[in-house]
Amino acid sequence: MVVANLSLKAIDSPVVLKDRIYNELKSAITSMNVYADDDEHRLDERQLSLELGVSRTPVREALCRLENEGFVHTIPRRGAFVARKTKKEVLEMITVWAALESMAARLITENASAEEIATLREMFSSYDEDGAVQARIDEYSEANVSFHQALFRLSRCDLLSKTTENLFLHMRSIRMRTIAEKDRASRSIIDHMDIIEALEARDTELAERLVRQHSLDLGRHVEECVDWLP
Amino acid sequence: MVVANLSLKAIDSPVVLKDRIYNELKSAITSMNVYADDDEHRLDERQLSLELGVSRTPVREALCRLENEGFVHTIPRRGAFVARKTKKEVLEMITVWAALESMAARLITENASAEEIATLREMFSSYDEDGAVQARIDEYSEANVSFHQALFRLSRCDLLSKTTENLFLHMRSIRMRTIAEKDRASRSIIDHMDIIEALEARDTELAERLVRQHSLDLGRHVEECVDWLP
DNA sequence: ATCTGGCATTTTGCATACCATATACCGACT
DNA sequence: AGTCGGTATATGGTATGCAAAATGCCAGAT
Repeated sequence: MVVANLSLKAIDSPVVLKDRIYNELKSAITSMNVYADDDEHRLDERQLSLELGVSRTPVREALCRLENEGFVHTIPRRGAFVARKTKKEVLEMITVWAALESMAARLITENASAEEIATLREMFSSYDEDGAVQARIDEYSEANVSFHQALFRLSRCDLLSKTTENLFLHMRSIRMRTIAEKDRASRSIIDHMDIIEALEARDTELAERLVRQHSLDLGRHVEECVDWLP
Repeated sequence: MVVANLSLKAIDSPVVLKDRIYNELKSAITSMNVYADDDEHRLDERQLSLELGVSRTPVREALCRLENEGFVHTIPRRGAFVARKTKKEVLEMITVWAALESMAARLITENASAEEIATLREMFSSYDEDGAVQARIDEYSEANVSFHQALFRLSRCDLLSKTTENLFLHMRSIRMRTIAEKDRASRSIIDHMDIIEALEARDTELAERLVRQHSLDLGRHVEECVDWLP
């Protein structure tokens, strides 16, 4: 008798309640327009537990995680609120982003295969003709996000990706209030193409600088143009 | 009648139990030698709550936070363990560190005052004479940590500091197992002086490169010399 | 009319009780 | 003797109960 060697992958993800609640709340918070109105959004433990049909305990644990990640702000004995970033905090997030993504670019020039880098170019292949970006600005916005996520993925540094993941989500909330700016979008795609070319040329220093500058430009734009953040 | 204008600072830190437990556990974990022996250290909720004289609830919330920060690893229905980093994870931490600290160096060249940069130099003033570093290696190790923390402080970017804070603590655990290596220490102080000179000269690109290289050198050293991590 | 002090209500923080599941032990069977 | 299955126990996940604290309201005083 031989033992059947069914290369199975171990399943140790008995998805527990608190994790599902965490995911549920996180997607709810990140998809809501946090900065739409001026009054802060309270997260009532009991109300949430009633709506979700569970007790307060797993809700509290989910809120605890969300607080650590900066999506929720809790005041002892006062309750939990959806966190609102100040302008300073947003600018700092962009600074950290610039640091992490420029490092990702370095790593790509050193480690990624030509095929992997080529996938970056493909992401924008449908925007070749003039005006395509402006015409499909919403769709381009998605491609834009995918591009940045791909940079981290190709860096093959999980911690870089993981550290940036929440920054992405925070920035998404900010973006929701920012009107799609067509001139910035066309500038953006030029930057992206320059970045891809630097990566293809394996020019580490140039790729790093371009990526950093692309982020810092966003920071400067926020600094100058966003006046609706405290 | 005039209202007494006693410039009081608001006290909104009703330090709650879970926070104190969190701090207690965190310092306990970061000060223990996690990698001393091979068996994993279990954190029994009930035992901890008994030792601390509290119930399980706040202990669980503290463990939840520590898990988010990577100090604790919990398996559903199995319990919590002190997290042990793999070699890959340590190298990735160093990579992220390099990214963040090199950005801090950039910011210092752009924003810090000459006086602030001078404080960096003072930190090493007592190690001027030859052999001082080797003679007082433990003391120098402290100065070393202070130097890196100071870089983040002078960057005036709170998020950079905050993001790095836990990386510091994780690396401390790693350092505990690493024997103080005298030759690396003397190399280290040379690097530090070069970094300070670049900051003083406001040479953004050089400062950034030196800081990054200093970290990546540590990474390469870990890659080559540390064989006791999975 | 405004301010102050106390009471009521609401809501969090902590404790405890209960339930589900994973592990371990032990006996029976092959 | 080794393996399989069942049961017991331990432990984490969830629910609930209780008390302290904070807010809001109302009455009374100035």
